[in-house]
Amino acid sequence: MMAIPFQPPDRSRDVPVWRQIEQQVLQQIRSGQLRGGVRLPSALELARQFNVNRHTVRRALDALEERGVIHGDPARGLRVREECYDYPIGRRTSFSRNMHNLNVSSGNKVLGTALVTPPQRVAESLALARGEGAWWIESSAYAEGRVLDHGQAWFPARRFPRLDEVFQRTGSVSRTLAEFGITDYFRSYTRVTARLAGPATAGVLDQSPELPVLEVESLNVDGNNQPVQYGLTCFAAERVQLVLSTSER
Amino acid sequence: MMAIPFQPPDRSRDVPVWRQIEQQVLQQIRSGQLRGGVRLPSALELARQFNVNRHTVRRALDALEERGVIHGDPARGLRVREECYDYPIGRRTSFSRNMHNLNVSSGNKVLGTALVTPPQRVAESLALARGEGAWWIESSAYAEGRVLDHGQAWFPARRFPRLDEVFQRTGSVSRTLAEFGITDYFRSYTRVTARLAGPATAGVLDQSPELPVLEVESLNVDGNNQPVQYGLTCFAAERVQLVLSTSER
DNA sequence: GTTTATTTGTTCGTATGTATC
DNA sequence: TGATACATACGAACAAATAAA
Repeated sequence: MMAIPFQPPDRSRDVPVWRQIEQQVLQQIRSGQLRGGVRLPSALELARQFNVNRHTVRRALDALEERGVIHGDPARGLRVREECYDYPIGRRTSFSRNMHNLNVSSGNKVLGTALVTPPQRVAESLALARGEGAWWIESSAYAEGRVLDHGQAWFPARRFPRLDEVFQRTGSVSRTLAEFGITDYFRSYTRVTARLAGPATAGVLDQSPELPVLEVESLNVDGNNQPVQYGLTCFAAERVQLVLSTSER
Repeated sequence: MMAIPFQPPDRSRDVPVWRQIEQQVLQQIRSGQLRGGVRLPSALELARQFNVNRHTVRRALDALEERGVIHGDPARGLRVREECYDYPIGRRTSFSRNMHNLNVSSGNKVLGTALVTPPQRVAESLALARGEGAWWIESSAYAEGRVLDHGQAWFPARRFPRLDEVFQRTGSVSRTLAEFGITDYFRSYTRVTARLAGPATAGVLDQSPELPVLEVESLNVDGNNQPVQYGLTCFAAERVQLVLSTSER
């Protein structure tokens, strides 16, 4: 645990000691000195650093927890809460558009592509004939250096020849489909479940396998209601929050 | 009974053999190879396929039964439990309407009511003045004998006098609001996150604290866009799947 | 598997300064 | 002036949960 340069509160000031502590810790978090997920020193240790009673530091921590900035579990310590990215899901959900709206440094990395015969459930959703092929794209998305999701997507191979190359070049679903003449597409259905990450997903998402992920199954269709993409995306639940927009259509 | 391609567990790995078996069976179920209601091979047959002792297989099956994935009756064999309930979320989400659509034996149990000063986040969402009171209702919903969710809801107390009694009598949000003259209400926003259940939620949901829950934060407003209900609902992730309807409005 | 130590979160009690009636 | 209420800060102790030895 690196020492954090906290300053002893000024007791002559009018503002209460616990508020000064709250401000200092918040400052460290907001300035990026304390990043999301990082463990704070124990309440007792903080009390020593600030040279106050444990209760006084507790009061500050309570205020921060109330504001949703930190989170404490008995015996597990205090952690800075991962700031959640709001990930809107609506009729025209698009990751690159979402990330662009967030106005942060974001990216999309293609982990692999292949021409496969998809699992039954995928084939049904894409309305593929039995044994018909599909492009399979595995990717992960980043924002500010942190992995947000691990996605798999299937596209009908017959309709989109050499889609893998296009996707490698463009790095986005919307731009890829645009090159095939699909300027707009819509979300047909979205299913959300939660499960434990497990070793495989945890490795990609850089999180504990014992922590949950949000698994989103989705189907995008073109203007003629023809399925163009089946997606299965796992979001790191600590870092992403799904926001369902019901106004959009 | 079709033969299922189970692989013998890897004894050199760090993860226990029974967990590997649990994972393989779960994988088959999740991937759709084993659908809801299908009968599993007998424990003895599974032991032969995995080349392990019958007790090892039983340990894995016990774990799966604990998670509610499979269900065993003496002398009737093991069956894969019916898949998750689809819980639609849209502009006019209503639990009782959802459950009615499922056409199953369902219910809503009021666990407690109180007049409280809500947490900051709730107060802001409900547009309450500082220190203004709200009715707090804690409830849980059932279907076919299984707990599906654990919900908390807050209602502005000033606007809804003695709402607790009405809710106790009607047992539903929509019917309660109807008695106050609100015949229709809309979903303002919905946020979905996942977290581990923890001991408290696990107790109500009758699931393991180490398994995830889907936490849905929602705000309902009336026709004049005035907030009428703030909700925080935890769904047992193994038993419920959220379906986001984007067409409705 | 058991025990020990650590950490959070809670409930008492005490004292002090400040604003208000 | 006196009485009262309130917010702040400190002290001691305990329960529950977890991590480490």
